[in-house]
This record gives sequence, C-alpha cells and structure tokens, in this order.
Amino acid sequence: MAKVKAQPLEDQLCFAIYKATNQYTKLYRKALEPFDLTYPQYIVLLALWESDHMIIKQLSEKLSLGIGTLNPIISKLVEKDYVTKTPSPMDKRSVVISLTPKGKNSEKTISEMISTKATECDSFTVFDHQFKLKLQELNTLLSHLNDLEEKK
Amino acid sequence: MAKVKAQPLEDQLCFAIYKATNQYTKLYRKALEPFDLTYPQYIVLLALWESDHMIIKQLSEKLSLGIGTLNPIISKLVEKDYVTKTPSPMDKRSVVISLTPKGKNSEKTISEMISTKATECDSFTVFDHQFKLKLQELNTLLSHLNDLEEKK
DNA sequence: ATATAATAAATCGTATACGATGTAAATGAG
DNA sequence: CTCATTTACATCGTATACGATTTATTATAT
Repeated sequence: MAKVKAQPLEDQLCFAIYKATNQYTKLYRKALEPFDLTYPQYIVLLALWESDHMIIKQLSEKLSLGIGTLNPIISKLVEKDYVTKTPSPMDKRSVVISLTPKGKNSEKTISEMISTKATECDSFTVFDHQFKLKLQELNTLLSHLNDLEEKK
Repeated sequence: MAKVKAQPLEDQLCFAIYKATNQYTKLYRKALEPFDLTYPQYIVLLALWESDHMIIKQLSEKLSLGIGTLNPIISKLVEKDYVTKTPSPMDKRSVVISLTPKGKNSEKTISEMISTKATECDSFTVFDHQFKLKLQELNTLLSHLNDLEEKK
C-alpha cells in the first residue's frame, strides 16, 4: 500500500490564499502608513464608508470578524479620531460606531491614493470578474463549512 | 467634481482574500485540533514533508514568512516534538529544521484526515486549475509589488 | 590579515485573530 | 410578573505576523 503523501504546498489553494493575504497586508501597510492606519483598520473604515452608524454586531457580520478581533481595532480607530462609539438608544446592549469628520473626509484622500497604487501596475486588470466570482464562491463555501462545524 | 468614493467592500479582491484566509484558518483550527496543531504550524510541516532538513532561511522563503513570524511557530513545533533544531555544521549561523519520527509519521494521518474533510463537500472540485493559476498570478504580482516597495 | 559589510537567527514591540468566559440588557415561557 | 435564556459587548489567553534591533558568523575589500 502506497504511503499517503501530502499535497505539495504550491498546489494547495489554502496556502495560495494564506500567502496572498500576507502579501496584501504588507503592501497595504506601506500604503496606509501616511494615514496611521493598519489594513484591518482600513477594512473597518471601508465598511463604515459604505454604511455609517452600524452597531458592532453588524460590523462583525459584514466583516466576518469576531468581537474579540473587532474591539481592539475599533478602540484604535477611536484613539486616532476616525470613529466614535455611542451606546444605542433603542438597545442599551448595542454600541453604534460612527465616522468622525476626519473619518468621513479621509475617504476621498485614501481612496485616491489606493487607486493610484493599484493602477501603478496594469496587471491588476488581469484579475477579472470571473476570478472574483470564484473567490466569492469559495468564501460562500467556506462559510457553509464553518457553519456546519459550529453545529457539531 | 464628483466626490471620490471607495470601492464597495464586497467588490474588493483584497477583502475577499482576507476573508477567505480567516475562514480557512477557522476551518483548519477544528480539523487540526486532534493533532494539537495550528494552521501555520501545519503549513510548516507541509513544507518539511516536501523537503526535510531546510534551514530557517529556506523555510522563510518557501513560506514567504519573516523570521519573526517563523521562530515562535518552530519553537512550538519543537515543544510538541514534531521537529528539531540543529545548528548547521557548514554555516554556524544557520539552523537546520528536521522532522522527528512523530513529525514524519503524522504526514499520513493528517493528510488522510484533511482529504476526508475536503471531499466532505464536492464543491471543492469547482475550484479548478484556472482559478489556482490566477491566484498564483496574483501572488507573483503581489510579490513584485512588495519587492518594488522594498527598494523605495 | 584586518576592518567592513552582509547574512542568519533571535528578540522585542505593536497589532491582529480566535475561542472562552464574564456581564448587563433584552426576550420569552410559565 | 418572574426566572431562564438569549443577545451584544467586553475581556483574557494563546498564537500569529511584521518591522526593527541585536548578536554571532561568514564574506569581502584593501
């Protein structure tokens, strides 16, 4: 009977994704440095630019991040005057996260900078719609698998 | 002049990748629990199953991980008796990482478990060769971009 | 041969990321 | 209404992940 071998690292989807995230984080670290933002902090701002005044629970779902992860990121954003935390009037358990003027104004500057960076390399256009769709399929699948695990 | 808006979160490649990694980590956490391994620890083992006795520098390059990241992971693997650290005879600066018998034997068991998990959901087969190629292209591109940043 | 530079690890500080646990407020069953 | 359950958030412990600095060793230039 043949010995069971692991798949080579380079062939594994999970490794390719793992590597891509680390590279993205590295790349964004430099790009976001002038704004004193980390990549996850920027992700939270992206979510808020899309819809301001979400409660932490909503942010958590939109970003697929647990509260244990989100809380320190939000605290940093409060420190840096990008967002504020306000207790919700309707439900005293909830906390509403809102953009400060600085947080709102930064959308333009940061987005411009990011799009400049992106077009520095035309190759980005290589990553077409199909690829993104596949990635979304992958994420849906991973969510389902994680949900299944939850229920065990 | 129109106000510059950020791209919606869901449309951003970087976010899809970021999310996928988190989901993978979560999924593998459960799968690897019986072996007392984390996902990054498993990644290091994958690399060593492919070629044993690498020095830390080689591992670092193969995994695109810095030494600051790799060192605590390797230390954990040593603690758990999966690998050993030996100073290289040729170059006293280098440290060779080798699989212990436990590390070698675990390849079969872990790989079998992983492939069982993978086939739990046929949808994985949806992620074809083309998708992986694209992802590799993306990683190559990200590497180049990071290299360019280095040189600034 | 020696001073200098480059390299491989180790260590430290900051920031995620997740599960587990704790707490207060809201919900629901009787 | 009251008590058990659920929910939203906070906190803690463990494990990455990266850049910066330090240390020991090797390579190199003169």
